Amino acid sequence: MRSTIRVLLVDDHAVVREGYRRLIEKHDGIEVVAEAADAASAYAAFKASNPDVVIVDISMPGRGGIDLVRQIRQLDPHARILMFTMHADATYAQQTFRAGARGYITKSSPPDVLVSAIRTVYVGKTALCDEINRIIAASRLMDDISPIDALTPREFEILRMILDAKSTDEIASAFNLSPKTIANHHYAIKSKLGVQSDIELVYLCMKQGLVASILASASI
Amino acid sequence: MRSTIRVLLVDDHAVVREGYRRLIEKHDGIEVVAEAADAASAYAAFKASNPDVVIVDISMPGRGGIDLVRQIRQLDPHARILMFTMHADATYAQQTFRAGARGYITKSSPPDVLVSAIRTVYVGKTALCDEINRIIAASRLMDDISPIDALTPREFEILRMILDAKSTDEIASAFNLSPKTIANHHYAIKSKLGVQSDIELVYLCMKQGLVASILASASI
DNA sequence: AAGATGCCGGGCAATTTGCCTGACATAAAG
DNA sequence: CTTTATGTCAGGCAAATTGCCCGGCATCTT
Repeated sequence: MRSTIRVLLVDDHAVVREGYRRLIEKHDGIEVVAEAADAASAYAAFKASNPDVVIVDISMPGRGGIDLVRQIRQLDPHARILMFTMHADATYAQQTFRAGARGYITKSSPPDVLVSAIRTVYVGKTALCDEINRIIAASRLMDDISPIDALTPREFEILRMILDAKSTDEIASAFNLSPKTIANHHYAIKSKLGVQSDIELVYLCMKQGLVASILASASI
Repeated sequence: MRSTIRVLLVDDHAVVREGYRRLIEKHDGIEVVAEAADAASAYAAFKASNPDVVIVDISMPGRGGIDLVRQIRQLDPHARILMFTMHADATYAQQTFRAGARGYITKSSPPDVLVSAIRTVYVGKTALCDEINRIIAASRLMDDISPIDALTPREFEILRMILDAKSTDEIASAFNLSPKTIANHHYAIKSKLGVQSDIELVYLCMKQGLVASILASASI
């Protein structure tokens, strides 16, 4: 008799969590044992319920999903985490894996893909959906190595908040860090990407396809 | 005996549609009669099933959800359409209502809000969630015409150079002016447009169609 | 003639940037 | 098991920029 895969769901939209749950519970052998709407409570829920697989959305208020992955992996290096997101983007996928996730599935994938990805991640293998496979392959062909890939995970998270037009202080309190640290990261990001101003930074990230999604979700 | 409210769901993510459906079907008197993943099939589904209320997500591939609203209203001026989206943005909401929708609810709202919004729209009233109410109230303070029109010609020229990622000194020597003057203009521009940072400035001008050329060169 | 408005820039305090430094932790390499 | 490299955090400090004040011109309007 096979044991049940115990899943923790992390997404800030209650409706979407309902969707995950419904899909997952249609299948035998997988069970949702906890839900969380933000990084902090997700971390607590992980410690409390110790799930086999964690499903995380990237776009969350405060510290994003990628940072949550790092946090959880720091607590438990064997945690199996599956990123489930709307961003069909090679850069996001790369950052996700660098942070320690084991899978990356877009929300536009057929529902069954999520379920099989859970099983894949559960047995310790990596899960990628077709869409991302194609995009990664395409960017490999074009030898399109973006300097953004040189950013560390922390820098990437901070870059996202910068592009979201957050102030240094807002970012600092979101991460519980000194504003000076954020300013230093900001400087490091601009250096690594070889830009002089924030405006150039925006354009670069736009060309890299990073801002398109942020623009859509930013309340400007 | 009250008749059942027949609903059409439009969202490109299958998982999210499942979420809507689950939520809605928990309640008596509302029934999901059709689903669609894109604007074209949503239009067909509307004609085929003639629902009482249509629930639409803004973010869809191809023509977005707002255009779908316009299309459906053109076919049936009495169609009751409820926008359900992740964008907490006054501009989006405004465009939605201008297109003929009767409600605008963000996905971060509590699940029950969606259900009661369906009933509200069904009886012909308008439905807005708290989040949007707050944002609209805030944006009413500045209001109306494109704030860029309030710029003086000089300010506009300087704005264009700023958006071209020129430095203060570059602009100054291009115009044979003191860098301080440019800095002062820069400040006046940001004040008039009501933005805090250069990044917000870029986004605002992008929305106003000022940065179109840069967008076009970006392969997004 | 008298405002109103646009353009130009100085002044100055407050903040931010650029670039350095070192501390600490972990990971990789020897 | 040291050594080295890398990532994260943050202080320091000079230089630059920003935010907001001001006044001086030139128009244009009434």
